[in-house]
Amino acid sequence: AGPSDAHSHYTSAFVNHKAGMDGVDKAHVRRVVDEMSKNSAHYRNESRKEAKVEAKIREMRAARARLTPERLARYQQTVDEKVKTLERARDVSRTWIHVDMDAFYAAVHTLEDPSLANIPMAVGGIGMISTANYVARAFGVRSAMPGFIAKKLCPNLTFVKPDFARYARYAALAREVFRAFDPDFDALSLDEAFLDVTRYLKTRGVDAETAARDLRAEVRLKTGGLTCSAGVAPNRRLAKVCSDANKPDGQMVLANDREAVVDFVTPLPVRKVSGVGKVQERVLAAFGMTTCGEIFERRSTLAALFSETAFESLLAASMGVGTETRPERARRPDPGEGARKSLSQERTFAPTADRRVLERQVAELAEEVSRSLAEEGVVARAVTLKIKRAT
DNA sequence: TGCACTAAC
DNA sequence: GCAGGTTAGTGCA
Repeated sequence: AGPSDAHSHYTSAFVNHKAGMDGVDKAHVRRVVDEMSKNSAHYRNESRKEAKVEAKIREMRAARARLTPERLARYQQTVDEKVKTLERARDVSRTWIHVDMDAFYAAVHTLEDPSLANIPMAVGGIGMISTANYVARAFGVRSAMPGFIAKKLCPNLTFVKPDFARYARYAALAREVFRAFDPDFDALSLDEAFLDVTRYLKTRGVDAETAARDLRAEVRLKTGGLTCSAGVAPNRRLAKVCSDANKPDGQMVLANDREAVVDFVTPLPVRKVSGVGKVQERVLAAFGMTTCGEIFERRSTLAALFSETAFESLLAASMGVGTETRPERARRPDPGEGARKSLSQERTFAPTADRRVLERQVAELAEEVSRSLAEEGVVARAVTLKIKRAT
Protein backbone atom coordinates (compact mmCIF):
# COMPACT_ATOMS: atom_id res chain seq x y z
CA ALA A 1 0.00 0.00 0.00
CA GLY A 2 1.09 3.55 -0.65
CA PRO A 3 2.37 5.95 1.99
CA SER A 4 -0.93 7.84 1.97
CA ASP A 5 -2.90 4.85 3.23
CA ALA A 6 -3.00 5.54 6.96
CA HIS A 7 -3.68 1.97 7.98
CA SER A 8 -0.84 0.58 5.94
CA HIS A 9 1.75 2.34 8.09
CA TYR A 10 0.45 0.85 11.22
CA THR A 11 0.16 -2.73 10.04
CA SER A 12 3.32 -2.66 7.95
CA ALA A 13 5.28 -3.60 11.06
CA PHE A 14 3.81 -7.09 10.80
CA VAL A 15 3.73 -7.60 7.04
CA ASN A 16 7.34 -6.61 6.37
CA HIS A 17 8.95 -9.56 4.75
CA LYS A 18 10.94 -11.79 7.08
CA ALA A 19 12.61 -15.16 6.78
CA GLY A 20 10.02 -17.93 6.64
CA MET A 21 7.24 -15.70 5.34
CA ASP A 22 7.50 -16.53 1.65
CA GLY A 23 4.05 -18.05 1.21
CA VAL A 24 2.23 -15.64 3.54
CA ASP A 25 -0.94 -13.95 2.28
CA LYS A 26 0.03 -10.46 3.34
CA ALA A 27 -3.28 -8.87 2.42
CA HIS A 28 -5.00 -11.34 4.72
CA VAL A 29 -2.56 -10.64 7.58
CA ARG A 30 -3.14 -6.93 7.08
CA ARG A 31 -6.93 -7.37 7.23
CA VAL A 32 -6.79 -9.45 10.40
CA VAL A 33 -4.38 -7.14 12.22
CA ASP A 34 -6.40 -4.12 11.13
CA GLU A 35 -9.66 -5.62 12.30
CA MET A 36 -8.24 -6.39 15.75
CA SER A 37 -6.37 -3.13 16.05
CA LYS A 38 -8.88 -0.40 15.40
CA ASN A 39 -10.67 0.89 18.51
CA SER A 40 -7.79 -0.10 20.78
CA ALA A 41 -5.92 2.44 22.89
CA HIS A 42 -2.73 1.10 21.41
CA TYR A 43 -3.95 1.84 17.90
CA ARG A 44 -4.90 5.41 18.81
CA ASN A 45 -1.48 5.94 20.32
CA GLU A 46 0.20 4.61 17.18
CA SER A 47 -1.91 6.94 15.07
CA ARG A 48 -0.81 9.88 17.19
CA LYS A 49 2.85 8.99 16.68
CA GLU A 50 2.10 8.51 12.99
CA ALA A 51 0.78 12.06 12.73
CA LYS A 52 3.93 13.36 14.38
CA VAL A 53 6.18 11.70 11.85
CA GLU A 54 4.04 13.12 9.06
CA ALA A 55 4.38 16.61 10.53
CA LYS A 56 8.14 16.17 10.66
CA ILE A 57 8.16 15.15 7.01
CA ARG A 58 6.16 18.26 6.08
CA GLU A 59 8.67 20.42 7.91
CA MET A 60 11.54 18.79 6.10
CA ARG A 61 9.79 19.30 2.74
CA ALA A 62 9.42 22.99 3.55
CA ALA A 63 13.10 23.16 4.51
CA ARG A 64 14.03 21.55 1.21
CA ALA A 65 11.88 24.06 -0.69
CA ARG A 66 13.73 26.91 1.03
CA LEU A 67 17.08 25.46 0.05
CA THR A 68 18.89 27.80 -2.33
CA PRO A 69 21.17 26.43 -5.06
CA GLU A 70 24.09 28.18 -3.35
CA ARG A 71 23.48 26.48 -0.03
CA LEU A 72 23.04 23.13 -1.74
CA ALA A 73 26.35 23.63 -3.51
CA ARG A 74 28.00 24.40 -0.20
CA TYR A 75 26.59 21.21 1.30
CA GLN A 76 27.82 19.33 -1.75
CA GLN A 77 31.36 20.50 -1.05
CA THR A 78 31.51 19.36 2.57
CA VAL A 79 29.72 16.13 1.69
CA ASP A 80 32.26 15.37 -1.00
CA GLU A 81 35.01 15.87 1.56
CA LYS A 82 33.32 13.39 3.86
CA VAL A 83 32.96 10.85 1.06
CA LYS A 84 36.66 11.20 0.30
CA THR A 85 37.59 10.69 3.93
CA LEU A 86 35.38 7.60 4.24
CA GLU A 87 36.74 6.21 0.98
CA ARG A 88 40.34 6.74 2.11
CA ALA A 89 39.68 4.96 5.39
CA ARG A 90 37.73 2.11 3.80
CA ASP A 91 39.30 -1.23 4.67
CA VAL A 92 38.09 -4.40 2.95
CA SER A 93 41.02 -6.54 4.07
CA ARG A 94 39.42 -7.99 7.18
CA THR A 95 36.86 -10.79 7.40
CA TRP A 96 33.95 -10.67 9.83
CA ILE A 97 31.30 -13.28 10.44
CA HIS A 98 27.95 -12.42 11.98
CA VAL A 99 26.27 -15.55 13.38
CA ASP A 100 22.57 -15.52 14.07
CA MET A 101 20.77 -18.54 15.55
CA ASP A 102 17.57 -19.49 13.68
CA ALA A 103 14.33 -18.87 15.64
CA PHE A 104 16.53 -19.42 18.69
CA TYR A 105 14.07 -19.61 21.61
CA ALA A 106 11.61 -21.72 19.61
CA ALA A 107 14.41 -24.01 18.42
CA VAL A 108 15.63 -24.62 21.98
CA HIS A 109 12.17 -25.72 23.12
CA THR A 110 11.78 -27.95 20.06
CA LEU A 111 15.10 -29.60 20.78
CA GLU A 112 13.88 -30.67 24.20
CA ASP A 113 10.36 -31.50 23.01
CA PRO A 114 10.41 -32.79 19.41
CA SER A 115 6.60 -32.92 19.33
CA LEU A 116 6.78 -29.15 18.79
CA ALA A 117 8.65 -29.57 15.52
CA ASN A 118 5.70 -29.84 13.17
CA ILE A 119 3.05 -27.77 14.90
CA PRO A 120 2.78 -23.97 14.81
CA MET A 121 4.42 -22.71 17.99
CA ALA A 122 5.41 -19.39 19.48
CA VAL A 123 7.45 -18.48 22.53
CA GLY A 124 5.56 -15.94 24.60
CA GLY A 125 1.93 -15.56 25.52
CA ILE A 126 -1.36 -13.91 24.69
CA GLY A 127 0.27 -10.53 25.36
CA MET A 128 3.40 -10.74 23.28
CA ILE A 129 5.44 -13.17 21.16
CA SER A 130 9.26 -13.17 21.24
CA THR A 131 9.75 -15.67 18.47
CA ALA A 132 7.78 -18.16 16.39
CA ASN A 133 8.84 -21.34 14.66
CA TYR A 134 8.75 -21.56 10.88
CA VAL A 135 5.48 -23.49 10.83
CA ALA A 136 3.81 -20.55 12.60
CA ARG A 137 5.57 -17.97 10.43
CA ALA A 138 3.84 -19.45 7.39
CA PHE A 139 0.60 -18.08 8.92
CA GLY A 140 2.09 -14.61 9.28
CA VAL A 141 2.90 -15.06 12.98
CA ARG A 142 6.11 -13.28 13.96
CA SER A 143 8.14 -11.86 16.81
CA ALA A 144 6.87 -8.66 18.46
CA MET A 145 3.31 -9.57 17.52
CA PRO A 146 0.71 -9.70 20.30
CA GLY A 147 -0.33 -13.28 20.97
CA PHE A 148 -4.05 -12.64 20.59
CA ILE A 149 -3.53 -11.41 17.02
CA ALA A 150 -1.29 -14.37 16.27
CA LYS A 151 -4.00 -16.68 17.57
CA LYS A 152 -6.47 -15.08 15.16
CA LEU A 153 -4.09 -15.67 12.25
CA CYS A 154 -3.31 -19.20 13.39
CA PRO A 155 -5.99 -20.66 15.69
CA ASN A 156 -3.96 -23.83 16.32
CA LEU A 157 -0.96 -21.87 17.57
CA THR A 158 0.66 -23.31 20.69
CA PHE A 159 2.30 -20.93 23.17
CA VAL A 160 5.38 -21.91 25.14
CA LYS A 161 6.54 -19.91 28.16
CA PRO A 162 9.99 -18.34 27.81
CA ASP A 163 12.78 -19.96 29.80
CA PHE A 164 15.87 -17.77 29.79
CA ALA A 165 18.02 -20.03 31.91
CA ARG A 166 17.55 -22.70 29.24
CA TYR A 167 18.47 -20.31 26.41
CA ALA A 168 21.57 -19.22 28.30
CA ARG A 169 22.77 -22.82 28.55
CA TYR A 170 22.47 -23.37 24.80
CA ALA A 171 23.99 -19.98 24.08
CA ALA A 172 27.00 -21.00 26.14
CA LEU A 173 27.41 -24.14 23.99
CA ALA A 174 27.30 -22.10 20.79
CA ARG A 175 29.76 -19.59 22.24
CA GLU A 176 32.30 -22.32 22.89
CA VAL A 177 32.26 -22.92 19.16
CA PHE A 178 32.59 -19.20 18.38
CA ARG A 179 35.64 -19.03 20.63
CA ALA A 180 37.53 -21.49 18.42
CA PHE A 181 37.10 -19.13 15.46
CA ASP A 182 37.71 -15.92 17.36
CA PRO A 183 38.72 -16.03 21.03
CA ASP A 184 37.68 -12.40 21.33
CA PHE A 185 34.26 -12.67 19.67
CA ASP A 186 31.64 -10.08 20.52
CA ALA A 187 28.23 -11.36 21.68
CA LEU A 188 25.40 -9.02 20.75
CA SER A 189 22.70 -11.00 22.53
CA LEU A 190 22.10 -14.62 23.52
CA ASP A 191 21.64 -15.66 19.90
CA GLU A 192 23.91 -13.35 17.91
CA ALA A 193 27.63 -12.70 17.74
CA PHE A 194 30.32 -10.97 15.69
CA LEU A 195 33.52 -12.88 14.97
CA ASP A 196 36.67 -11.43 13.43
CA VAL A 197 37.98 -14.50 11.58
CA THR A 198 40.80 -12.75 9.70
CA ARG A 199 43.43 -14.47 11.75
CA TYR A 200 41.64 -17.84 11.73
CA LEU A 201 41.49 -17.88 7.92
CA LYS A 202 45.17 -17.03 7.64
CA THR A 203 46.48 -19.60 10.09
CA ARG A 204 44.17 -22.38 8.85
CA GLY A 205 44.58 -21.56 5.20
CA VAL A 206 40.85 -21.92 4.54
CA ASP A 207 38.48 -19.63 2.66
CA ALA A 208 35.56 -17.76 4.25
CA GLU A 209 32.93 -19.98 2.65
CA THR A 210 34.47 -23.06 4.27
CA ALA A 211 34.98 -21.39 7.62
CA ALA A 212 31.34 -20.34 7.80
CA ARG A 213 30.20 -23.79 6.80
CA ASP A 214 32.44 -25.43 9.43
CA LEU A 215 31.25 -22.97 12.06
CA ARG A 216 27.60 -23.76 11.39
CA ALA A 217 28.17 -27.50 11.33
CA GLU A 218 30.04 -27.28 14.63
CA VAL A 219 27.28 -25.22 16.25
CA ARG A 220 24.69 -27.76 15.16
CA LEU A 221 26.80 -30.58 16.53
CA LYS A 222 27.70 -29.03 19.88
CA THR A 223 24.18 -27.81 20.63
CA GLY A 224 22.62 -31.09 19.62
CA GLY A 225 20.80 -29.75 16.60
CA LEU A 226 20.38 -25.96 16.67
CA THR A 227 20.88 -24.31 13.30
CA CYS A 228 22.22 -20.85 12.64
CA SER A 229 22.84 -18.54 9.71
CA ALA A 230 26.07 -16.73 8.95
CA GLY A 231 27.03 -13.60 7.08
CA VAL A 232 30.60 -13.01 5.98
CA ALA A 233 31.83 -9.55 4.98
CA PRO A 234 34.72 -7.10 5.37
CA ASN A 235 32.97 -5.28 8.22
CA ARG A 236 30.42 -5.88 10.95
CA ARG A 237 27.61 -3.84 9.45
CA LEU A 238 27.67 -5.79 6.18
CA ALA A 239 28.18 -9.14 7.90
CA LYS A 240 24.95 -8.57 9.80
CA VAL A 241 23.05 -7.79 6.62
CA CYS A 242 24.50 -10.93 5.00
CA SER A 243 23.53 -13.28 7.83
CA ASP A 244 19.90 -12.38 7.14
CA ALA A 245 20.15 -13.00 3.39
CA ASN A 246 19.87 -16.79 3.43
CA LYS A 247 18.03 -17.51 6.65
CA PRO A 248 17.36 -20.11 8.00
CA ASP A 249 20.33 -22.50 8.05
CA GLY A 250 22.14 -20.59 5.32
CA GLN A 251 25.05 -18.29 4.74
CA MET A 252 26.27 -15.55 2.46
CA VAL A 253 29.79 -14.41 1.71
CA LEU A 254 30.61 -10.92 0.52
CA ALA A 255 34.11 -10.83 -0.98
CA ASN A 256 37.00 -8.70 0.31
CA ASP A 257 36.64 -6.41 -2.62
CA ARG A 258 35.51 -2.80 -2.89
CA GLU A 259 33.57 -3.40 -6.11
CA ALA A 260 31.69 -6.34 -4.60
CA VAL A 261 30.76 -4.22 -1.57
CA VAL A 262 29.49 -1.32 -3.66
CA ASP A 263 27.52 -3.61 -5.99
CA PHE A 264 25.93 -5.31 -3.00
CA VAL A 265 25.01 -2.12 -1.20
CA THR A 266 23.66 -0.07 -4.13
CA PRO A 267 20.30 -1.87 -4.55
CA LEU A 268 20.05 -2.71 -0.82
CA PRO A 269 16.97 -1.29 0.96
CA VAL A 270 18.25 1.00 3.77
CA ARG A 271 15.83 -0.64 6.16
CA LYS A 272 18.06 -3.74 6.05
CA VAL A 273 20.85 -1.76 7.72
CA SER A 274 20.94 -2.13 11.49
CA GLY A 275 20.03 1.19 13.05
CA VAL A 276 17.52 2.23 10.39
CA GLY A 277 14.06 1.52 11.76
CA LYS A 278 10.45 2.09 10.82
CA VAL A 279 10.52 5.87 11.28
CA GLN A 280 13.72 6.63 9.42
CA GLU A 281 12.58 4.37 6.61
CA ARG A 282 9.36 6.38 6.32
CA VAL A 283 11.11 9.73 6.34
CA LEU A 284 13.61 8.65 3.71
CA ALA A 285 10.86 7.11 1.56
CA ALA A 286 9.02 10.43 1.63
CA PHE A 287 12.00 11.90 -0.23
CA GLY A 288 12.15 9.03 -2.69
CA MET A 289 15.05 7.28 -1.02
CA THR A 290 14.60 3.56 -0.42
CA THR A 291 17.91 2.00 -1.32
CA CYS A 292 21.47 2.74 -0.25
CA GLY A 293 22.24 3.72 -3.83
CA GLU A 294 19.50 6.36 -3.81
CA ILE A 295 20.81 7.71 -0.53
CA PHE A 296 24.28 8.05 -1.90
CA GLU A 297 23.00 9.83 -5.03
CA ARG A 298 21.00 12.35 -3.03
CA ARG A 299 23.62 12.83 -0.32
CA SER A 300 23.76 16.64 -0.47
CA THR A 301 19.99 16.90 0.05
CA LEU A 302 20.33 14.41 2.88
CA ALA A 303 23.04 16.53 4.52
CA ALA A 304 20.80 19.57 4.34
CA LEU A 305 17.77 17.87 5.90
CA PHE A 306 19.15 15.53 8.55
CA SER A 307 21.19 16.13 11.69
CA GLU A 308 24.92 15.70 11.31
CA THR A 309 25.08 12.36 13.17
CA ALA A 310 22.07 10.92 11.34
CA PHE A 311 23.54 12.06 8.01
CA GLU A 312 26.99 10.65 8.70
CA SER A 313 25.73 7.24 9.72
CA LEU A 314 23.44 7.04 6.67
CA LEU A 315 26.25 8.12 4.34
CA ALA A 316 28.63 5.48 5.71
CA ALA A 317 25.90 2.83 5.47
CA SER A 318 25.09 3.80 1.89
CA MET A 319 28.75 3.29 0.95
CA GLY A 320 28.96 -0.05 2.71
CA VAL A 321 31.46 1.34 5.21
CA GLY A 322 31.30 -0.09 8.71
CA THR A 323 33.38 -1.11 11.69
CA GLU A 324 36.35 -3.24 10.65
CA THR A 325 38.19 -3.12 13.95
CA ARG A 326 37.32 -4.79 17.18
CA PRO A 327 35.56 -2.28 19.41
CA GLU A 328 37.38 -1.56 22.66
CA ARG A 329 35.70 -3.32 25.53
CA ALA A 330 36.36 -1.89 28.94
CA ARG A 331 36.77 -4.14 31.94
CA ARG A 332 33.65 -4.64 33.98
CA PRO A 333 34.11 -2.26 36.91
CA ASP A 334 35.55 0.45 34.71
CA PRO A 335 32.89 3.15 34.37
CA GLY A 336 34.05 3.92 30.85
CA GLU A 337 33.09 2.55 27.47
CA GLY A 338 31.23 -0.74 27.68
CA ALA A 339 30.07 -0.33 31.27
CA ARG A 340 26.38 -0.49 32.06
CA LYS A 341 24.64 2.87 32.02
CA SER A 342 21.27 1.94 33.39
CA LEU A 343 19.29 -0.86 34.94
CA SER A 344 15.53 -1.13 35.09
CA GLN A 345 12.37 -3.11 35.73
CA GLU A 346 8.98 -2.42 34.23
CA ARG A 347 5.68 -4.27 34.05
CA THR A 348 2.43 -3.74 32.22
CA PHE A 349 -0.70 -4.48 34.23
CA ALA A 350 -4.44 -3.95 33.96
CA PRO A 351 -5.38 -0.26 34.11
CA THR A 352 -6.34 0.86 37.60
CA ALA A 353 -6.93 4.08 39.51
CA ASP A 354 -6.49 2.44 42.90
CA ARG A 355 -3.68 4.23 44.70
CA ARG A 356 -2.84 1.26 46.88
CA VAL A 357 -2.48 -1.05 43.87
CA LEU A 358 -0.23 1.48 42.14
CA GLU A 359 1.91 2.05 45.22
CA ARG A 360 2.24 -1.69 45.64
CA GLN A 361 3.49 -1.98 42.03
CA VAL A 362 6.07 0.74 42.48
CA ALA A 363 7.25 -0.83 45.74
CA GLU A 364 7.72 -4.24 44.13
CA LEU A 365 9.57 -2.88 41.12
CA ALA A 366 11.76 -0.73 43.36
CA GLU A 367 12.57 -3.81 45.40
CA GLU A 368 13.66 -5.74 42.30
CA VAL A 369 15.81 -2.89 41.02
CA SER A 370 17.38 -2.47 44.41
CA ARG A 371 18.21 -6.18 44.53
CA SER A 372 19.84 -6.05 41.08
CA LEU A 373 21.90 -3.02 42.08
CA ALA A 374 23.09 -4.85 45.19
CA GLU A 375 23.97 -7.95 43.16
CA GLU A 376 26.17 -5.90 40.90
CA GLY A 377 27.56 -3.93 43.80
CA VAL A 378 26.66 -0.55 42.33
CA VAL A 379 24.70 2.49 43.44
CA ALA A 380 22.46 4.72 41.34
CA ARG A 381 23.02 8.39 40.69
CA ALA A 382 19.51 9.03 39.42
CA VAL A 383 16.14 7.30 39.57
CA THR A 384 13.55 7.41 36.79
CA LEU A 385 9.93 6.44 37.29
CA LYS A 386 8.17 5.54 34.05
CA ILE A 387 4.43 5.89 33.96
CA LYS A 388 2.34 4.21 31.29
CA ARG A 389 -1.24 5.37 31.02
CA ALA A 390 -4.30 3.42 29.99
CA THR A 391 -4.48 5.66 26.91
C1' DT B 1 20.00 17.17 33.19
C1' DG B 2 15.51 15.60 31.84
C1' DC B 3 12.22 14.16 28.46
C1' DA B 4 10.35 12.11 24.30
C1' DC B 5 11.41 9.26 20.88
C1' DT B 6 13.86 5.72 17.97
C1' DA B 7 16.01 1.41 17.70
C1' DA B 8 17.85 -3.07 18.72
C1' DC B 9 17.34 -7.86 20.72
C1' DG C 1 -10.57 -9.36 26.36
C1' DC C 2 -5.99 -9.90 25.43
C1' DA C 3 -0.29 -4.72 22.41
C1' DG C 4 6.53 -6.84 26.48
C1' DG C 5 11.01 -5.96 28.87
C1' DT C 6 15.95 -4.09 28.83
C1' DT C 7 19.49 -1.14 27.23
C1' DA C 8 21.50 2.45 24.38
C1' DG C 9 21.50 6.50 21.74
C1' DT C 10 19.74 11.06 19.67
C1' DG C 11 17.77 15.63 19.60
C1' DC C 12 15.92 19.25 21.93
C1' DA C 13 14.79 22.35 25.79
